[in-house]
Amino acid sequence: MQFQNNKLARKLNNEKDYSTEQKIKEAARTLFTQKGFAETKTREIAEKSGINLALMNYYFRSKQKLYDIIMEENMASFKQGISDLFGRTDLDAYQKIERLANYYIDEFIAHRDLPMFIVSTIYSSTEMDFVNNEQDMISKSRKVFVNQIKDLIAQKKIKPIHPAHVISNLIGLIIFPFMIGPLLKKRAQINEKEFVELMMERRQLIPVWIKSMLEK
Amino acid sequence: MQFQNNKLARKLNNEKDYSTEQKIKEAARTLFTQKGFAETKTREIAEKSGINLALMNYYFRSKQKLYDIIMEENMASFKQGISDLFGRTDLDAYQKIERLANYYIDEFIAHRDLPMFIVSTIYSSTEMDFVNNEQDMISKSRKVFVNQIKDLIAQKKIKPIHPAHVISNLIGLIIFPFMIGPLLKKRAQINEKEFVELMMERRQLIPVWIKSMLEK
DNA sequence: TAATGATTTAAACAAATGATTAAAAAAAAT
DNA sequence: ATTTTTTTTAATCATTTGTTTAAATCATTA
Repeated sequence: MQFQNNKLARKLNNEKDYSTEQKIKEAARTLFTQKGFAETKTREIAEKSGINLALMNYYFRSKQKLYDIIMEENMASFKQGISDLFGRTDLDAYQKIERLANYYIDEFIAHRDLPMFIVSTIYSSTEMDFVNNEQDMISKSRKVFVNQIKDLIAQKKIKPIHPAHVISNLIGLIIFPFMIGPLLKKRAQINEKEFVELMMERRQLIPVWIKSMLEK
Repeated sequence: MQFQNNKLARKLNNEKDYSTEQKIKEAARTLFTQKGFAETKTREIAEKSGINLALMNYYFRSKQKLYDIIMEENMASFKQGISDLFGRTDLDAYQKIERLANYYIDEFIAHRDLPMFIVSTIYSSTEMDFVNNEQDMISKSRKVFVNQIKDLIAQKKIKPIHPAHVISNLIGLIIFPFMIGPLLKKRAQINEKEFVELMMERRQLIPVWIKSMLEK
């Protein structure tokens, strides 16, 4: 890839690199997350990013490679967030829940189609990287959190409950409203501004809800 | 469609009508719900239902029409369920929550890919029939339920809360675990049997959780 | 300025895919 | 038994779509 020299040069010269490469990726990210892999056509990506069809392949070799890169980036930030937080030992379970709600609700307000993308990726992952890998970071940090829950149960501070319920409920309460956003807007007559306000409200509410679910 | 006479005859003769038409629809339903419209190929449907490619078009005119029919059926049962229940005036809000959890968890255990299908349909619906239609059944019955919530708030029996939260939480708690089923199974080392047990547990738990979220 | 390398384009190719056709086989009706 | 209708098939068509090629333009450097 000879062009990298040039790219590197630009980077070093600190030019704002809103390059063609970036434009393609941005357009592709939007389309892929909105419509999935198969439904997104290469010509669509080209049109949306205002470039020629062949350029996409010049930069990314193929549609599949482009998709992989984007998905990898999307997932990386998502995974990192959870992993970093859940793995910490200086925070108790409630503090983690609180931070998780805050972090991801902000994240999802900013990137509105991430939720659907993440969930459908998880859903359709059979042998996928995201779910595999026994000894990866996220598995380890997950265990730290689960043990904190188990401890609370052992200390009779909360009701006995399968940790899978806690995690399902927590992630579900955070992510699900974004997935039925269109429905809320039409059905419940909520406009964009109100929707964001409701989501901001949830940053506070979710920890409280989880708490009242867990405690006796 | 001349074959309808024949079909009708069979129906009247009470023959079990596991016809080609049905086989195509079943195969298509599975594929469409699992992989979406674009990713499902007509030849795949044909192969899975053990019929010739041309038959699909003979019965359903086009892939799109077949998809529409299946989606319509999927949605109809989903909508009907909510509509019937929420609209009732002889049940209070809590009773409705209880029945909703029971009804749909059973439904989703039986049809495992319905949740993802429903949610992605809602998500990608802009001008869609599902969300449109001001004076339809589901809108009316939704209002009955929302008013019951508002009444409880007015009577100070529950904390003030936006009804959209209640509905998001309720539907989310029911439907979301099915969407991250694959994740739970791999991550939390839960096998199929345990997964179903957990979901059955939720039939009881969700109403309790909602209650403890709402009450002061 | 000339030359070299990077970027972009228009055009074309090949495979995949949705749909159709014409004819054969099976079933039903006469 | 014969005819008609329904069902099924193999082959083919036409379009879409991912990818490649070869050439043109632009930028950088010697």
